[in-house]
This record gives sequence, structure tokens and C-alpha cells, in this order.
Amino acid sequence: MTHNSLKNKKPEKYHNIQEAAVRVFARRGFYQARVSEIAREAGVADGTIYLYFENKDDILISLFEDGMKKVIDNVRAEIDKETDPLKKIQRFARAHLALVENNKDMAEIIQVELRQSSKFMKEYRNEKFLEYLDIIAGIVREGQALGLIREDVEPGIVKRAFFGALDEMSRFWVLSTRRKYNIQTAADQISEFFIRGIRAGSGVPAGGRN
Amino acid sequence: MTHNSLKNKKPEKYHNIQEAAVRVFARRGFYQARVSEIAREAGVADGTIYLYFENKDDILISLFEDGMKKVIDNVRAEIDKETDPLKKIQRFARAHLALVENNKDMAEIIQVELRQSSKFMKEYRNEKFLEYLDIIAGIVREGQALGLIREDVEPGIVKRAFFGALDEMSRFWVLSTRRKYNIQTAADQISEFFIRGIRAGSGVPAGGRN
Amino acid sequence: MTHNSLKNKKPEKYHNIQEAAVRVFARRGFYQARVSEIAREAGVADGTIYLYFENKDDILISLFEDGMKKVIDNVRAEIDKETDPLKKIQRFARAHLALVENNKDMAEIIQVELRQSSKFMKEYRNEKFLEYLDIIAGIVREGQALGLIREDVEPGIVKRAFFGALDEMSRFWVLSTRRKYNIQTAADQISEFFIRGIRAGSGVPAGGRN
Amino acid sequence: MTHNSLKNKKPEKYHNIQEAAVRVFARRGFYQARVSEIAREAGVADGTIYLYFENKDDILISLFEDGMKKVIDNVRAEIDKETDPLKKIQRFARAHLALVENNKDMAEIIQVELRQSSKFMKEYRNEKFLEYLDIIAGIVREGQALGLIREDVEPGIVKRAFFGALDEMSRFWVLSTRRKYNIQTAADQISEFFIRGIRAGSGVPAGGRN
DNA sequence: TATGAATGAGAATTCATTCAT
DNA sequence: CATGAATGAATTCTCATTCAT
Repeated sequence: MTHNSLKNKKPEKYHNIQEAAVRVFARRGFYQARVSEIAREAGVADGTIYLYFENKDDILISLFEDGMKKVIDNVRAEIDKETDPLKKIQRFARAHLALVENNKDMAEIIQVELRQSSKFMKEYRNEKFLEYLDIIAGIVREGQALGLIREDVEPGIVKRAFFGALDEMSRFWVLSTRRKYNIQTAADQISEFFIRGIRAGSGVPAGGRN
Repeated sequence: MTHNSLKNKKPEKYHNIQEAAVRVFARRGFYQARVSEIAREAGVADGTIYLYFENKDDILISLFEDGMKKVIDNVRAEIDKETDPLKKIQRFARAHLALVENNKDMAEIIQVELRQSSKFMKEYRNEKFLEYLDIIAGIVREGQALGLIREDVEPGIVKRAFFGALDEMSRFWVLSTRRKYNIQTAADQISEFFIRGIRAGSGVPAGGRN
Repeated sequence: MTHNSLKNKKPEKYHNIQEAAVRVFARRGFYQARVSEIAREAGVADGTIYLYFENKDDILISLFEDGMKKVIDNVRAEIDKETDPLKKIQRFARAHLALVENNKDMAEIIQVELRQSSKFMKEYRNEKFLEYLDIIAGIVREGQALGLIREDVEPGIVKRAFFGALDEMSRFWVLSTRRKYNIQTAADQISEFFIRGIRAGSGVPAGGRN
Repeated sequence: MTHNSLKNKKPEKYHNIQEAAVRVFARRGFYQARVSEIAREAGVADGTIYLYFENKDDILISLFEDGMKKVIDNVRAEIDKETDPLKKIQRFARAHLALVENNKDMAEIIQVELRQSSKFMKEYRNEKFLEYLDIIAGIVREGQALGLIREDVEPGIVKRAFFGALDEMSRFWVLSTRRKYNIQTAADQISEFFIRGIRAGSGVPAGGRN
């Protein structure tokens, strides 16, 4: 199911609804969110929602797709400023967490709501998310080609581990009220763990020989 | 455990219902799961559910609490077999992912359902989860005390980053049908990234001089 | 449907249950009352109730029948102390309201719950209640036979009007928390209205000649 | 009226539902009445009920309030046609019972359902009912001021006794299938009892010298 | 007799979606 | 395009009653 293509409707209203939905989903959660509440918050009638979106699911999916598109573009632009793959990893972490910081509600929805249930993670092929992860895998392969990252490092594992580390950190940051760490500090620490963890030529293997 | 102290009720039925709920929640997701489906699957009447649980939410919470208790006990027992904090990290990763491997449905519920924003992660003080994360922080502090882990490493960041990495990996593993990596391989790679990433005395800092 | 005839059961428990039911019905109302609450209050198991009563309705009906029997016996004994029919009317009022005063919960149930709904007032032929009303009609006829009460007074109307007057007064008395009138004062006023209202030889008719 | 201010909704539907509810409540009793049955009888969907009323209770309360308003207006208009307080009493009785005669279902609901203890008579401050009773008290005071009614008569007792008498009579009339007395005959008898009972200067006191 | 765990029919209410205006 | 009243399917939870112990 793909979202409504704005045929000849005012794109302004489409975005109003999306923005209202972001707030309502973040506040209540997807299943507790009421379409009528989104409508009220967007300043339109309930029925109007259905001129722009197929149904409630479609609103969430549109949010995710449009949101991920921005994230991907933004993060790609950031890492392209760097040539060193190891430094790209740091850039990625910073860009990711900066986006979370500046789009708390949106971040919460992507993290929490979209991965929430079978409904979305199973039935909906999450192309955009995979594309995002593959940016990381790409950096790793690039580093390996340049001999900067160990050959035995699996890009498919790094991409998930690194994303998971950032994502858990941002969940914490998003959900907690009083924040202990600056989110950029966290970005730097996490990227440093991974850079040290995967770069080539740092002597003995980690786990010993058990 | 839940409100109902199982006075003279058979604890067997309590567990039957939990096990049925695990299957149904894993299959449909919490919000799509029907209490009557859990009842049917548990081989009891709908009303019987309410002799053992306050309501549908309570079933999920009991699943989480009882499940996390087992995870914590199990993981604690595993890492206690090791004295070297760095090796404990590897043990943790292996134990965590082995549990996921052996309790797929349960793992999916803990990961996916309990993350459901408002209702559970906001209103529900997730003590058990925090206790689990603090096992990791404890290992890190231990390693720092022994001079094995760098002093500038924040245990509060490592615990979330490490858990997030494992968790994302297991989400992938749980949700994907055909599996590329052995989950134990993933455990070893991820723990190696972190061990190399945080251990003391491995030369130049990670990020270079930016 | 008639209530369970105590075959070979302990009558003590039967009364315990009735007394508990009186309290619970008075507190919650019949439909809001829970059988399990009556059981708890009576100090028996839920199932035990059904050894003494057919069902929940049967408890209410038994309360009414047993209660009315006492009321009728008591009121009959009172009016038999008097020979003058007009004075019997006053005795009736006093006895009725004294019973209400001393059995508030029971009075509330008879007034409020039993006449409450179709269920009881339509399906259940209320013999006891009619018997009670007919005590009044009997006094009126006696008074008419003695020439003390006007011949044009309809006993069937007086019995209902008089009972209704007392009953409304006692409803007020039962439901109000702070009481303005002594209930015996009310008994005397009301009986006086009716005695003056129906006795023979008091000159011009009431309503004028419209 | 109820919470829902009928903004753009058709008030016609509000009344359809009320009328359907009157029939269903009269037929089944409040607790046995099904919302879906009211909906069917009103020719609307179940959910539509909830656009006009908060819940099932609210329907009953609206019925009572709207019904009592009509009764009060109607009875006030009737007694205002008379100047003699004693004749007003007769007018009141006639108007009251005429309303019962012409609105059997509604009368039954007001009498039987609203008397339902806890929920309505205790928690719900029954202003309208008290207002109605005070019409009677007002007439009595007026009669006392003119010397037509004895000074020792308590208006607060008369109002309840007189209402109770009429109400019990109409309960009988509403619930019985074959009717012995014309309801207007009853109105005249009852008002005559009370007029004779309370008017000034009719010789010896009622109760004799007990 | 007494128990109380188990039953399962039953009902109020919600809310995504539609469609006449 | 926009509205929002109307729809009605769908679901949790309750509680009188039963019956194995």
C-alpha cells in the first residue's frame, strides 16, 4: 500500500495533516491516536483526511517514507563532506543524532511506532530503512577497500550494530525528561567505540582466544 | 507477577495463558491480538483470563517482567563464569543472543511490543530493563577499575550502545526469514567491536584530529 | 417462581444470606448488587447462595415475601388493639412508619427495588402487597358499615392513596440524610388528613360545585 | 438537555431516540433495555445514539428532565386557571392524572425507573421533582395565608402525602391491565380526601382523644 | 453441604471510514 | 474540494450460575 499521490490537491493541507499526525502519534501512540484528533489538530474535517490519505496506516507510512527521505538526504550530504571512511562514521553518528534532537516527535514515531508491530515490520517492506542502513555498510566496505577497516568485519553486522547503538541512545534521549548526556557527546563516544572497534591494525584480537 | 496472587488457582493455568499470549502477541501484535484468541489458544474460557490477569495490558506487562527476570538471571549466571570484564562483555553478547535464538516469540514481544511508546515506555517505569542495562554498566566500571577500559568511556553510554547493537541485531534476526549470519557469529563480532572500542591502551584516538 | 423452601438446610445460613442481601441491595441497588458481594458479606461461598436460593431474583423476592409477612402480622396486631376504624387508620400509619424507621434498608428495598421494574411489578403477581393494601380497604369498609365513613368513598382508592401517602413520606425519610420531621409526626398528620377526608358528616363537599 | 448541544445535528433525531427509549424502557425496564433495541426502534445506528447522548444513563435522565419540565409547565398552567387554593388542589390532581393517562409509558418510566435507588435517586440531585412537589406546598401555604387551610398542617408533609397518593394511584392505573376506576374519578376522590383533610374549621380533630 | 474456579453469553461503547450535502 | 453526521462492525470485560472436588 502506498500513500496518496496528492493528485490535484493542495500540498499545503497534506503537510498540515502530516504535522498534526506527528504530534498526535508522538503524544498518544499510533493505536491510541484518533483520526478525529489529527483532523482537529490539522484544522480540517475528519473526512478531509481521506482526501489526502488512504487510511490511518497510510498516514504513518507517509510519515515514515517522507521522513526517511529527508534523513537519508541529510545524512548523505553530511558524510559526503568527508573522504576518510572512519571520519564518515563519526559524521553519520553526529548527523543522525542531530536529526533526532531537532525532530523529537518524528524520531519517536520512527523508532517506536513504526517498528512497533507486526503490522508494519512484517507486512510492509521497509525499503527506506534498509537504504539507510546500507549507507553504513557502504562506508564500511569503502574502509575495507582502503585497508582502513579489518577484512573480517562484516558490513551487514556493523550496519545493524552501529544503527542499533545510535537508535537505542536516541530512544533514551527522546524518552527521558532530564538528560544526563549531551546527545552530541554520545554521538562522539559511540562513533569512537565503533571506529576503534573495526579499524585495521590495532594489534591483538579483542576476545582473546577462548 | 500480577495482582492475582494465585491463591488456590492452579499456577499451571497462569503459565498456559502466558504462553498462549506470547504466541498470539508475536503473531498479531499486541493491539491486533484478541483476548478471545489467547483464551482459545490457552484452552480456557475468555473469563478465565481475568481470574489471572487484570486486563490485556497486564498480560503483556507480566510477560515482560517474568521474561526479563529470566533473562537477567540467565545472563548474570553466564557472566559470573568469567572474571575478565572484557570477556564478560563477550559472554553477555552470547547469552543475550542465545536467549533470543531460543525464545523468538518472547524476544519479539519484548523488543517490539514493549517499546510501544506512551502506554508502556512512558507510563510504565521499566525497572527490569534498567536493571538489565546496568549489568553492562557494571562490567564497564569493573574494567575501568582494573585499568582494562579507558577512563573516558561513559558506562551510561556504553550500556545503551551495546544493548542497542545487540537488540537491533536480534530484531533483524527475529524478523527475517532467511538468515545470513549465524546469531553467535554476530554476538562475537559485536562484542569484539565494543571490546576493541573501549579497552585501554590501543594507541591513537579513533576520530583522528577533527 | 417461588423461593427455595429450606428443605433440609440450616435456616441460620438462609437468614444470614437474606440479611447480607438486604444490606447489599440497599447499598447498591438490585442490579448493581453482585451475588459475590452478598456471599462475602454473608460469610459464605458464592455457590452456597444457590443452595438456598434459586437465583438472584429469588433472593429479592424472598426478602419481599418474608418482609411483607412480618409487616402484615405486625400491622394487623397493632390495629386489632383498636375497635374504632378511624383510630385504626392512625394505628396503621404509625405502625407502618415505625417499621420503616426500624428497618431502613428493608424499607428501601421494598419501596425502591421491588417496584422498580417491569421484571417484578409485571411478571411477579404481588399477592403480599395486595394483601397489605386490603387491610386498609377492610378498615374503610368497616367504617362505612358503622356509618363513620362516607358511603361515596371508594375503599379501593383510599387504600392506594393512603398507602401512597405513607410510602412517599417514608421514601423521603429513608433517602434524606438530615430529617426535618419526626416520622411519627408525619404518621399523625397523614392519618389525620385521611380521617378528616373520609369520615361521615362533615358538612359541605370538598371541591365545591364545579 | 444533555451534553450534546445539538450543534448541527437534527433535533428531530434527538427526539426520535427519546421516544424510542420511552417505549423500550417502558417495555423492558431500564436495566433490561438494550441500547441497540432503542437504536433499532429509533431507526438509527447504534453509534448514532452516542452522538446525542453520553450513555444509556444519560438517555434516562434526559427523559426525566424533559418529561418533568412538560409536567410542571402543564400543571402550573392548569392551577393558574383557579384562584381558590382548595380548588387548585383538585386541578392539580386532575392535571397530574390526565398527564399520566395520556403518557402512560413516560409516566411508568418516571415512576418506576427513576425511583431506582442508588444510581438515580441518591447520586442524582432531583431538582425537577422537588420543584414539582413545591407547587403543592405553595398551594397549601397560600391556603393557610387565606385562612382556608388549618395552620397546624405541615406543607412539607402534605406535598409528599398528596403526591404519594396520586402517584400510587397512577402506578396502579399504569400497571393494571383492566381498570376498575376511571382515573379522573380517582383524581376527584383523592383531592377531596385531602381538601376535607386539611381545610380549616371542620369541627373536631380527626384522631379523637387517644 | 460447602466451596470457589471456571464458564461463556452478553452488552455498552468506540472510532475508522463513508457519503450526502 | 470540504464537511461532519451517520454508520455498524468489532472487542473488552463482567458476572450470574454451575459443578467437580
